[in-house]
Amino acid sequence: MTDSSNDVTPDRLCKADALPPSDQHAQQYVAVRNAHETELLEDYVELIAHLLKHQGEARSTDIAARMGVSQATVSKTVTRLKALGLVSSKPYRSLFLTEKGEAMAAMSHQRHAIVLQFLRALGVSDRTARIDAEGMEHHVSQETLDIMQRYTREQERRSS
Amino acid sequence: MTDSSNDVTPDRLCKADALPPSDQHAQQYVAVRNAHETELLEDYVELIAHLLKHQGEARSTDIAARMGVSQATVSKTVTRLKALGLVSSKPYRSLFLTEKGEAMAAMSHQRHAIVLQFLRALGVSDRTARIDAEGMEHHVSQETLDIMQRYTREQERRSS
DNA sequence: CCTACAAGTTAACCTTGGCTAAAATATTAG
DNA sequence: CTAATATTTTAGCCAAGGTTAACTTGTAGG
Ligand SMILES: [Mn+2]
Ligand SMILES: [Mn+2]
Ligand SMILES: [Mn+2]
Ligand SMILES: [Mn+2]
Repeated sequence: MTDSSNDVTPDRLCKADALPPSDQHAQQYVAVRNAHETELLEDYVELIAHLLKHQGEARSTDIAARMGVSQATVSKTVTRLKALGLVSSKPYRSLFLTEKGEAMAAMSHQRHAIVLQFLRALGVSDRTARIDAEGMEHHVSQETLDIMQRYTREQERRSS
Repeated sequence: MTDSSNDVTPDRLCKADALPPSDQHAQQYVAVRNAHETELLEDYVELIAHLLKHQGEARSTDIAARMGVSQATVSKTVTRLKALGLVSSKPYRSLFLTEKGEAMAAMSHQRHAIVLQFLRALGVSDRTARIDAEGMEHHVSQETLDIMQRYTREQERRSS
């Protein structure tokens, strides 16, 4: 027997804490695990694109310094990027992006920029915004990106 | 020998696109890698706390279903949680949180809730907000959390 | 009390993404 | 041109997190 007449408050208290149904909940974690799979690849191609554009070439040693990892780690990851058709290079030479790599870099960079600018527009300090954006960017859906972009533009309009 | 920190490029053109100095940039990635180390642990203890509170007990099989992984995976991760002093249990029995586990669960849950409510306040749909929050939560600094919370409260005040 | 079935564990395997140390290659100085 | 130095690659190691298959343990029905 369910008494629906006096569970108004309990329902509201519970509602906020309730988890979605099991299968929907599981899909949340699946989405996160999927994001983790491409996260590092995105950061690499984004960085390589930046180095190509601003330094003229993308060297492993620069990537290692920027990413805060050893050169051996870069070498191994680059092997994977090449296997995935995102990067091309000759042994012991600097790196280039394939068409596919450039496309991923462009997407990643744009998304990264939207998140970073949104955080700054919200009032987060530059340093913190950069740190948070570096991680958050890989978990922001298109729907949320659109809303962030609208907010940022609105904010910029107001302060001009 | 290439100077990685060369600033030959004109300031005006570069400014919006410029990366932070190499060591600061590296620290961004270090922060993300650190977050990744605790991410799964946080999700587990948060889920266990929820099950204990709302179901009375936390069974491996429920966790597996909610997380979308196999029971074997849960078993192995729980072994790690126990080794870290976050969870306690007897073989073949259901799970409990240690003091330390409860503390982590409380922090994680609060942070998760702040991010989720913020996304909803921004106008993101419930379904998307839940997915994004599941990943974003682990990469949001205290500074940003505070700002998100303020924004959400302001939004709630307006629409009441 | 036994027996089926549900739940939990273990073993063997895989990929990712880190590391250090050593080897190979490229570049630069003399 | 050669020797020193810088860069890149390779080999061998490790932990995290996932899988399937097989085994162990717990529990509920007849
Ligand atoms: Mn990025
Ligand atoms: Mn990133
Ligand atoms: Mn969470
Ligand atoms: Mn999460």
